[in-house]
Amino acid sequence: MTFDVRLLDSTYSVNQKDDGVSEVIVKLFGKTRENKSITILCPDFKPYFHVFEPSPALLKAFKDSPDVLSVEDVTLEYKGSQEKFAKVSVRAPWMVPKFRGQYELKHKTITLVDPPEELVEKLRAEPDVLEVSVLNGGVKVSTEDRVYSQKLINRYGLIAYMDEEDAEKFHTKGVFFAADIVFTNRFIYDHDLETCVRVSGDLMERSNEYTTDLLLKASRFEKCDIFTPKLKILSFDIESSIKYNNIYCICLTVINEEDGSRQDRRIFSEFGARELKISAEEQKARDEDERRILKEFVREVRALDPDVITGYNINNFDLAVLFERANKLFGKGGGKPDEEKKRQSNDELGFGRDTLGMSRRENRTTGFVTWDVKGRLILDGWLSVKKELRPKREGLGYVSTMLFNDTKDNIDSSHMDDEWQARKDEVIHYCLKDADLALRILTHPRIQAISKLMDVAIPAKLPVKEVSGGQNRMIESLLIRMVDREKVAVPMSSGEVYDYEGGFVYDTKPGLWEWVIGLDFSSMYPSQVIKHNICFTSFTKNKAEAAHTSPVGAMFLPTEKRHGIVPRMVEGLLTSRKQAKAAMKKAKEEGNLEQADYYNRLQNAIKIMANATYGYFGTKFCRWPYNRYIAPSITAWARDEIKTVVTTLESRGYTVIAGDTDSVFFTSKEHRDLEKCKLLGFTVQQEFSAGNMHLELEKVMIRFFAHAKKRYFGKIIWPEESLLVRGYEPRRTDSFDLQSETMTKVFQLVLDGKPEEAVNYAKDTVHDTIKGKVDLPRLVISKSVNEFDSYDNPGSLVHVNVAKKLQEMGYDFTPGMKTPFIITNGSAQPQKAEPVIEGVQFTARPDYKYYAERLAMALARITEPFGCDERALIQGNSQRSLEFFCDDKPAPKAEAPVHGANVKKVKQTATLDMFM
DNA sequence: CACTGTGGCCGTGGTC
DNA sequence: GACCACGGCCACGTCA
Repeated sequence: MTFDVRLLDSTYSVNQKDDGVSEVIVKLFGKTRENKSITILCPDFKPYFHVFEPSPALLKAFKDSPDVLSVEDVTLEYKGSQEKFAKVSVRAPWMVPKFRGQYELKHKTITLVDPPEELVEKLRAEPDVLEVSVLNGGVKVSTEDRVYSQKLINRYGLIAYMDEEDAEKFHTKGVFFAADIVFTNRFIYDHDLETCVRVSGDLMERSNEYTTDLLLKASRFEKCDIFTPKLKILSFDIESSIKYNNIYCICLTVINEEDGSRQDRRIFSEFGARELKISAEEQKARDEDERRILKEFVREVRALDPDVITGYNINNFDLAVLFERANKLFGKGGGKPDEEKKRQSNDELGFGRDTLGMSRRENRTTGFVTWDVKGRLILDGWLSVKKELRPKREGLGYVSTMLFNDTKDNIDSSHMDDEWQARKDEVIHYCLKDADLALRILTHPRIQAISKLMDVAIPAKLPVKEVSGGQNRMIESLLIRMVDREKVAVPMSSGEVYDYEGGFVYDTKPGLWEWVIGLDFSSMYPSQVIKHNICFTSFTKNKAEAAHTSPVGAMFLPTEKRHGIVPRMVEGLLTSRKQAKAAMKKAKEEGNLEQADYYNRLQNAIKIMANATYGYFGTKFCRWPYNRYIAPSITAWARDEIKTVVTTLESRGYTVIAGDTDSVFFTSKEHRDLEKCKLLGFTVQQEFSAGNMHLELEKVMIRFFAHAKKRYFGKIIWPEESLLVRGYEPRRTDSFDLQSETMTKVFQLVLDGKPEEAVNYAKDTVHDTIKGKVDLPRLVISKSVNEFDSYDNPGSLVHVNVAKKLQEMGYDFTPGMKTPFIITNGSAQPQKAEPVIEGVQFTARPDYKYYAERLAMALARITEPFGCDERALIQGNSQRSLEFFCDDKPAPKAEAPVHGANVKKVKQTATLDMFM
């Protein structure tokens, strides 16, 4: 049988065969073109890794181990040279980290005791040796990395000259390569599988082990074209007692995209609210009932067999509740009950597509928790809506109202025990409603969390679950395939951290400007990679060979000599993006909007990958040991590129107003209408576009205002009329609506050439605020609150105090979620505020003086050039300058003498007390 | 085992 | 009042 499959997830198992030999089986989960769920079993693939020039002792250790299947000699390129490696294949994936722990060479500096003088001379002559230092009898040899240390040890038998302790560090040790690639990914790379694949094999009898419609034993993989199957999405919500932790009910709702059908399940306790003192007998009966609830949940999910599991804030709440209750009521299953283990699982929660339980993983540094069941994607509606829409508030009720004008039922979640006792049916309805809202959020046209993951999986060539785990996996998926094919070694990350310089930001010329031309380089960083052949395979230390020397001193070979893998990969991405864009255009012309939308999302996904390539080379996770040269060279060349444009324009008498990383905004005295600006813009575009660098005229603005770097707004009149705002409060999620709305209005008035009206509007709004003439919702401020103990001084932060208060009131606190509040005393230290809770009347009095001052402070940054500073906004008197627009220099300030360029602005604080 | 980057503004609390 | 550090969020073409 042959099926076209869209891959969703992968895992493996190690089975004992009848003859006692263990068998490794890779399992792929996916959805067929006919929308059937499928499990694909792939036997006969073995884990392996590479070791650089292993010593005879290490080779013997490998060959003698019963866990090693084979050791082969291979030649791979490393830092531009062909080197000898051993390819070691082992019986099971978990043995790879075991061997690493036992045999990995961790040190690179070699200390020799009384080596012969001639040996020292030979070492000094070695090109790979960085330094040889002699200190009281000992000789210290340092090299660039462990590979070169190993080489010296092998060549000169250096272990014989080490003391016992050092010999221990280097004897029977080796430098491991590619020993950290997840086994199932290794399978995918080696078979060059993509996110869609045609698989042939024997269809097997469905077993209880797997929940999918189909079970196939694979024998062959082939390429197939991309398709997007319809998925089954399950959303769930749990209501539980905050006091006693027991579960009252779990509600599920499932939608099958194939036919739009909908199924609901309500699983709930037979008991009423728990009370503080209960008999041992009742406790026992309640526990048994709750075990039933958990089992029923697992059974329902297995039977419904969804591809995606979602809910609102399930990562922090619902899945954690399931896990804790299962651990308590069934005991821990699956492996060691070790609290310290990074990955824990509970076998009773076997609602994945195989029989393994749900597992928990916690990021050590961020504390971020993720959950996993095999074969199904777990997506959190909260995280999706946060990422896609950046709403000012993040509660389920607020988001639902915003997206579909529907909201939560009215149940007081801070008193769930009372609610369960008083109105069980309403609680169950509320629970199901929440599950439904979460499902609608995930699939909302503005969010489309699943579609987006499916889209990025296409250029990344990975199962959908893989791409939700971070962008480095997508980069490595492409890179490792190319590197393997070309027999280049795949090192492991050193984890080294370092700082380097980023983009160039032009010191903005503040004020109001007319006829501003904006240009930017398309794909600046990827283009620099291509332009200068930046890659770990083309890096050189040989000046004579180098064709490109970056401003930070790194050298790269000419493409004729060695066309780097990274530039070829990036070129491939930019080319396929162009193709996707062309396909989008064609589809649009043919009126196929759905297909046009698909290609649009695809080209966007490719763009993200192209940009992420640069980011990958800037992290400590980057495998290739040139990360100290690659990312800094990319940004340095980019700085040069944009600075050249800026200085050239300035040398011609144009006024550059702003610029950031790859963009430049400038104006010219002689170009004061659209046609002239376009002509000039296109001339500049032409002049600075060469080779693969493309400077593009992006916009012409009739008016443009800025007061600082990354703070500007403008009225675009070409190519289409629109309002541009960057950095200011209307863009920020931690500003209050009154502030955002007032500023937007002021922006518009300024851009329409009506600064007097803008100033008057600003003043009126400030005055209304002082008098309290403003709706409460427009004063709500919302800020993210992290884990309390992550703060230096949590008690001094008003938003942290509000979150603590909410937690004390009995509401669930989620680290990272925004907490809404209204300031009731802005002059107290720390400030005082009251939380804003969905469905609860806000009764406290806002500190109107505080809001008026904050408003005036923000507005003054705009109105100041028009003769109205913060004090004037509040007091009502102002003088206006007659000349609003900047020409070559910023508009003179009307009130104060013109500040020199280096004179700091004097902050003026107005007193509001006279108005109170 | 996790896992993209740097530059920058500004409100706030704290110190001198 | 000046100055600093912290914290949150934003700009980088809609992700640089």
